[in-house]
Amino acid sequence: MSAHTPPVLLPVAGQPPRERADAARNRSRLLDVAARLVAEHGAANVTMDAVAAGAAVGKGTVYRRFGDRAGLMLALLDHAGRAFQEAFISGPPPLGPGAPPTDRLRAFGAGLIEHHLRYRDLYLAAELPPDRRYTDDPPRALYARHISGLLAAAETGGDTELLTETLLASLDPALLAHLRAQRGMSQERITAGWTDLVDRLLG
Amino acid sequence: MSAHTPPVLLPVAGQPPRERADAARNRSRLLDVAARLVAEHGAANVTMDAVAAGAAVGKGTVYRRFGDRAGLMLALLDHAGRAFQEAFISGPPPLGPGAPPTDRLRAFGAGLIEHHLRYRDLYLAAELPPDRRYTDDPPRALYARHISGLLAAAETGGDTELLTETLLASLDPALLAHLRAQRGMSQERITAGWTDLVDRLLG
DNA sequence: CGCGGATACGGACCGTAGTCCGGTTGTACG
DNA sequence: CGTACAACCGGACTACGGTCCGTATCCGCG
Repeated sequence: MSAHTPPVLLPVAGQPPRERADAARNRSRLLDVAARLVAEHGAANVTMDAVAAGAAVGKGTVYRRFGDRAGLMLALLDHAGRAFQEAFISGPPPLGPGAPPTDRLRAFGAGLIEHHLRYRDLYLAAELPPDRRYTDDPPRALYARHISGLLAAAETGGDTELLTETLLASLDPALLAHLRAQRGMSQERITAGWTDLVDRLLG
Repeated sequence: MSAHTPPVLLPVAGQPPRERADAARNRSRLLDVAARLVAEHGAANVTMDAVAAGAAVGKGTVYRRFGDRAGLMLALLDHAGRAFQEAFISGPPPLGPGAPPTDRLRAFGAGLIEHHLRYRDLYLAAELPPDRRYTDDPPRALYARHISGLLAAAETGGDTELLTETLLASLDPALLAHLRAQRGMSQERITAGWTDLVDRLLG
């Protein structure tokens, strides 16, 4: 060993070495183009080739940055999602901390219904294959922890983990889109249903 | 008009004219082959080409008979599903008629959990795209009517239609598969969760 | 039995998601 | 400034689902 150890050659595991400049440029170009194409043609009609071509970039680059089609759509949703996430983590009550857990849960569901319905076409296009749907979706994991925490705080009995999954399932984007579009239920009605559900389960 | 009207040239609408012999033969050949391939390689690894080739039939024939990949898988599930359907429609209580609605609902959920878990790989392979998932699945519609009827009979208040969807969502094959495989929950635990859910909602 | 039209057949064809790899470029370091 | 190597790039390629349409087959009727 020499007196001064050389700078990290194997970068600190877990701290990815920082994105190269060209890569970062391409990422944002791709996101811009994808957003534009989604706005123009609807999320369902946007192909990966079109995004690549629109950003004057090879297909491989799109996949290296975003993994797959769902990953790209999820990245598009990431920005919109952050606002909501901050709201229920650290925003004002009743969504944020400060209100009783039951009130927070009611507000959380209402907010997520709103969010999922607002971006429904993106969510439908972003849907992962069934075996990855519940594992490869960071926001979903966050929602689950949040609900789980509220349930624990509410000191309701029962299988908290399972109850969390059930509640989350009733806020699923595809289900909400169906209730709204095929069944013709208004967002108000759906939200009222959520409130009623929470009341019955925790009241 | 002559004395005796000629036989139906435009066949009675709604009564499809009966399947041609060769078509019927191909259907059953295709189902046999598909079942064998699923057993051998798992539903996820069965391609439509392989099924067609295995039945010594053109690809077009597969699609004409079953519409799409999901349709083929659903057809495979049809047989297994019928037993369960008859059981809750006209079988012995508590699953069938005769028991109080709440008991029937508990039994129905337990049965559907069992069924969905038993054939989970087929259900995952049979999953429809999000916009068709809740409309193009006859068994699901039947389940919904059944739950809805039980809720009505139980004279629980609230939005029955919405409550039905929520309950059905918690029995979704993909969700159950996740709870079982990724989360490691036993079928007993999941079933207990369903019972608890029903108790909280209707108790 | 023979005819005619509805029904079914097959497999070439298309579009899209996702993979692969030889060549290029950015960046840290001396 | 030069070098070396990891990271990145592009686009040809593969696999698969689904469509199309000219041809062959079945079957009711005379």
